[in-house]
Amino acid sequence: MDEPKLDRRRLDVLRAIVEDYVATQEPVGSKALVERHNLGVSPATIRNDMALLEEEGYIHQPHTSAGRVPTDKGYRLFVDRLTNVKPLTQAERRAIHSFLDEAVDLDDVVTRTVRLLAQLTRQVAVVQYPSLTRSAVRHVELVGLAATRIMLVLITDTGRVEQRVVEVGPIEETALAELRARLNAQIVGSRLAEVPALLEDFARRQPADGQPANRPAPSAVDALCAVLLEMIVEQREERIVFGGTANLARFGHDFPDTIHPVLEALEEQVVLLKLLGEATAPSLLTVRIGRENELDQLTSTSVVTTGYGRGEDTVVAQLGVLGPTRMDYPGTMGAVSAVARYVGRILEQA
Amino acid sequence: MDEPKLDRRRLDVLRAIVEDYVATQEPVGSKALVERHNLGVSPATIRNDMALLEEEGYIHQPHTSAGRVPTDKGYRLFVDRLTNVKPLTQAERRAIHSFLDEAVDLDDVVTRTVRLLAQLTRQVAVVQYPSLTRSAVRHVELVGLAATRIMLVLITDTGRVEQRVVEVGPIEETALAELRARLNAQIVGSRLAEVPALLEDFARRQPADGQPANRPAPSAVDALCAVLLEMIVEQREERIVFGGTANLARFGHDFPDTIHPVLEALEEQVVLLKLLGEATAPSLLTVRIGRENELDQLTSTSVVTTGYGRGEDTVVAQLGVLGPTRMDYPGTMGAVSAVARYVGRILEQA
DNA sequence: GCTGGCACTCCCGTCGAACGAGTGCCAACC
DNA sequence: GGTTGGCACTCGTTCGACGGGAGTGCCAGC
Repeated sequence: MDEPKLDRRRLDVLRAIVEDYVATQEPVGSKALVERHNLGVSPATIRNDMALLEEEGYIHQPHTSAGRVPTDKGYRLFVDRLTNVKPLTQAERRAIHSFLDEAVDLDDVVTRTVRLLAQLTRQVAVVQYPSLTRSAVRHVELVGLAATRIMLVLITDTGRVEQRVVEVGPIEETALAELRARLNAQIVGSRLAEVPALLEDFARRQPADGQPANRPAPSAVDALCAVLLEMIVEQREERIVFGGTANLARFGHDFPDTIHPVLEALEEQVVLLKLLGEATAPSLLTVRIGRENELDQLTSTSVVTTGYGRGEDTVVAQLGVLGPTRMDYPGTMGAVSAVARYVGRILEQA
Repeated sequence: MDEPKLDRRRLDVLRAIVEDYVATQEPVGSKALVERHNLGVSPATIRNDMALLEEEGYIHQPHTSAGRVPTDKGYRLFVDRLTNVKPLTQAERRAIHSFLDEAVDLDDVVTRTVRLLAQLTRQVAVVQYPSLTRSAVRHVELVGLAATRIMLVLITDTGRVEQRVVEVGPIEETALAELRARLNAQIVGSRLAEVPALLEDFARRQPADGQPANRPAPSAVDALCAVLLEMIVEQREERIVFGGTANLARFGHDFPDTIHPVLEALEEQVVLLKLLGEATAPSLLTVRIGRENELDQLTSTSVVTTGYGRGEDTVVAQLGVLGPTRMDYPGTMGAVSAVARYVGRILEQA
């Protein structure tokens, strides 16, 4: 499991290299290392260690006679074994609380979370809306807009609201009320994933009993169910928003080549989805470093994500940040995880 | 009114300079001009004209022995007098229609519009959500979530849906229905700007008549009205979304200095609001060039905006694009105006 | 196994020369 | 008077040479 060749001091050297490189953005040499960290040995010794670290693929030399730069593998080891998530300062904590507490609805929570994350980490923030499929139905509302048109509003327990206008045959207000009541009785409280089955059931049982005056036409019910289904299925493609792109411009002057593809990638929902990846509990951070990302456009960036949800256990969506591989991992990880936890608590209250 | 010193040929020269510079992004010299446009005179003549144009402030020479570059004033003249909005190609038109026709709800319309504009103009697109204040109430829905909690949903005729959860005293389902009906009767169809007055009226008339069993408590009504008011007032700060930032990266390699402030500006709602400025009819384009923008961060960009709304006359919001001053004005203006018109038509149908 | 010394590599900034695009001006031309 | 060709001039850009400096690898000694 362990690479036996890396004894304690060598790991310290790697950690020091990562820290210095992240701080200065410049290749770090042996002399600078011993000056800034008290490693208790001479530069020459460090050089030997560095040669070994390079041989093992943890660091890399842009050219002879330059300092060393961590490789993706080096960052990986750093993240896995050489550091811990850095807890936020009291001030940062307070900032999160006061900023998110002011949110008035789900949209607002998401928007604020993006801004908060971007500001806290000084990187690009990515937040997924609570997934429709993973949440449950809180209420379905039918609103008669005109004689033959009704608006269908779906409200989930995460506060998400989706609406759609449906053209149906003529329908009485009383029939509408009756339908609303029955529909809600059938599906409220269910997870969205279960709704399709329930709806089918609902539509099937429909024409069975007779009391025609007070009842909507079967065709209308069918139309409604169809649209409701469509909403759930179509919206399964989740909405994701991002912000803080200005922070991209702070990174290296190795510019257009690296920033352009990233911006392009961010604008594609599909890419964002892949970026956030599979669900993980709020306490579990996923860190994907450089080429660990499947997307070519993002091979020089790292992505730190985690799940969030109502409380600690039910995960409804993901959030995280994206930055250059040379990012402050401990700080970023601390911020992401703290924000995720607090957003979860906010959702719980709502 | 006219600058008499600028005869026909000089204007042609200016137009040619703008066109070439936009195409090549490089200062354009006299020789290149006569080669690419058949002006019928020699380079020497053009040089004289250019000297004059420079004297008048329409063009500018980065340094002796470089070609000329249009100034903001030059672009202004170009936009005002030397060009017409370029109509879209048939293919572009079709693209707009098919892309926007697929939108399922307001969110979708806006998102799609942003992407469409960004793609069409290859610049940054900015779209404002239909303003709440300028639209009218289509329906208010009250949904009982629990014994003491109701969800208030406001639906406007532009398809916008806002919802908020309100904590009220215990309230019966029948009382809720009664309140819903009365509230809708009072405010449906009114413009949002008028709603505050109507609500005050509504709340005042409230306790007057008695039929207590079936009626919600006055305190509950007050709470509801307060929240409704808040929604309207708070949401008066309009939502604006943008996209296509990747296109920023295509512009000059005079980079970080120019792209960073722009990205920063875009992330501030306040700035975006200023950017879109006051309402204009869909047929009227606003073009703000370089320093004509009030914002320091945007003095090297141009902004092309227009209003859009249900049909041609009622403007509900603005949309437009932002790019470098060296943009293809005729093409951009054509795209912006075509998209605005079509979005208006979509809203009309919805 | 650590250390100091030393030769070596290679990046980077500076300098100067050659180059070339583009100009402004002027005298000549129509 | 407007237009033109010619010409000297300016100035940014490119290229190669050069020196300084940071950093390394290696080796001999402790």
